[in-house]
Amino acid sequence: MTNRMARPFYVTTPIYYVNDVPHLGTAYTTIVADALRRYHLLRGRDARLLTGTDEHGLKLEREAVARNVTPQQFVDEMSARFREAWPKLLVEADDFIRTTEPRHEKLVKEIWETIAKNGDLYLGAYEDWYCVGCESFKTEKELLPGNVCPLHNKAVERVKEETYFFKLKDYEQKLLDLYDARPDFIQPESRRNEVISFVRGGLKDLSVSRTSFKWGIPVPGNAAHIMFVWFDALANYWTALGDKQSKYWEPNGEVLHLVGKDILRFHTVYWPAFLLSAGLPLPTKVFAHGFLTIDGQKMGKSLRNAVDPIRLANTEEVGGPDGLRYQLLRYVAFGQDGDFDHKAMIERYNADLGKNLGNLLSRTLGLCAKLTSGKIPRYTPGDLEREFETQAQKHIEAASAAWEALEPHRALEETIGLSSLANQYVDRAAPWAEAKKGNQERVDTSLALLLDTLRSLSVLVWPAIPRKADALREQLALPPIKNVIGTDQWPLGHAPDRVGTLLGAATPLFPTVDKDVEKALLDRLQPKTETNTAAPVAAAPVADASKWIEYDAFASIDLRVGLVKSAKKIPKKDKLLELEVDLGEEKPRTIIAGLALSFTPEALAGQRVIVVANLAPRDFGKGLVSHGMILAAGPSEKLVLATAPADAAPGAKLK
RNA sequence: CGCGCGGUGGAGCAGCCUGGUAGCUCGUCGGGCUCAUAACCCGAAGGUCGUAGGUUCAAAUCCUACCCGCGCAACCA
Repeated sequence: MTNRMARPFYVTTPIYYVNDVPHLGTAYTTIVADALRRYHLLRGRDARLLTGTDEHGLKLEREAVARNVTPQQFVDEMSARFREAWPKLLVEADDFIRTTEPRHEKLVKEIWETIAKNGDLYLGAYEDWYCVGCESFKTEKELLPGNVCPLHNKAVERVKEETYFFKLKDYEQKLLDLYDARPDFIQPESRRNEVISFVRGGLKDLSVSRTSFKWGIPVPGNAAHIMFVWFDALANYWTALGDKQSKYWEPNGEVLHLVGKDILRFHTVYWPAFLLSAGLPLPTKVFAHGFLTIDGQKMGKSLRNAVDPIRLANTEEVGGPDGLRYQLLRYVAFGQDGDFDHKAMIERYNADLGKNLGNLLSRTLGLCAKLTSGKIPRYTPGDLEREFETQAQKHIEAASAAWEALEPHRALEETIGLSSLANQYVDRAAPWAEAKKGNQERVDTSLALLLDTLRSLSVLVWPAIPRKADALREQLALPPIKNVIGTDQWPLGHAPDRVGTLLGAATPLFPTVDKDVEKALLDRLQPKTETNTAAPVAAAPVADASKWIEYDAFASIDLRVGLVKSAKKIPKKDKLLELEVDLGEEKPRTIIAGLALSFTPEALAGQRVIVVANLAPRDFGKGLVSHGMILAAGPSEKLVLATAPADAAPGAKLK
């Protein structure tokens, strides 16, 4: 253990793709990384946190064009949003890497050249079906019989693109050996098994360059090729260190990559293979955490934007940034999927931070003001105190073990457990009663112990809630936490006494939220979703003038009366129905419609509906292609069909 | 046979890898205290740990099968 403490600790978040903005998911990863960094700093380690942004690729190039700016302007602007977001969440990154920086590009090229020199790259051709309409490659199983693109109903072409391949196949066994030799390289265990079975299933050489776009790092010696974005991006963990590599990377430093479960494969298969090929040391561990839902709902794009972590961090009623960090760290089992629930957030804030820790501070300082002239009294422990100290030490040790094991939720459970223990102790020691009996030594002793426990707590909570931890310390007349490399500050016993020190002013650290405030907060913070919209078929506000379309745009929509000939459920798709609709054409069209929550197939047969007849075909996978859209109004479980009278002929055009 | 996740007292969740008194928050009921943020402390009720088998002296925990929810299947951590 002592050896390990002497090693630098290097923790990384993924670099975030700047096509999106910071949201609760990215905030979660980054907060965990920061909490770990802070924990290790407390233990006296040289802990370093890296985050950053991933800024290359076709998608960004197109996005920039669409906005009429250069790719560089676009990524500059987007990257800044991430860089500015993290401090607001009390995240202190030691470095922020951008893949468009020269320091990154230079070292990525070096890695590429080394890998090339070692014979693991070769020029080949990527060949597959290509749909000109989609401007993308299609795999066989995406195509309709006869090699027809389901979206454009056109035959696809066989296209070859020159590309560099990385000899990933050669690393199959080496990777399996690695997983075997280092069982905790991939965590949690279930993820490790997933990766092992993937690799056992066989690896194919990996295409690592593209010629179809420009926004990226050119391949050394062949500028027609741009590096595959993942090759470029993964290297950031290494390139960001620059001349500090020997200090922070293996074998001298402990390297921890925190990733979401969706990008596990890149980090545990491709990245180690690249490093092995380049003859570089591997990271120590890759930990995949789960995904969050919000109020039980999947975090889709709109919900992601509705729940802004910065806005939550600005909500001082529930603790501001500290409060948000606490919720995420304490109530999401790290490694598993979790839920962020607004109502529960308030409940937990009240229970843990307000009524438990906050109230402990408040009552302790209140007693000191009355019974010890607001000063730290002398400690003369008796049996009650000795028992308390034994119990307290168990919580403190369990908390540190949990942080070491990457279990912040348990670490904080133990931390709050210590606060609970102290609240119990107050009742047993009952200093107010001892005061009445004139037993000042007991009064002094119990308050001295409580003050010291609060001091320990201020350290224990610091990784999670640094700003509040320092505010707590201020009330205890203690300086803010300061990291000193080489000095372990974890509370390991009764503190040096500071008898006679005048305590700070007592102000509620975590004022509890009452029912009225709770309601106001929920109204303000909870995203408005379809389900809590009051009127089920309420009219959407008519678009404002700037959104009006010209008549031509409307005329281009071909609306027709369709007669539903038949309808059937689609296995495993409980929202969808497959309809055969007569539009007066040679044969009925197949239309896939999301009507199943509102209608049984029987109810639809024979209905005359309104169909968008010239909507581009849409592929639902498994050969299910929809050739049109049925008009209906309302939320998906309470739809009302747009219908036509019985004398309307199938195929009649609406205008 | 598409992939993944989950099914633990009224609600929401840990625990499962490293089998051995079922833990946390909220809620309910009763009591205590009065220092404190209408707070805190004590006690109680309430669980066949999805079902069925298996391994074991011992299974929520390991193995097998099944049932039931949910998410994903355009690079969303």
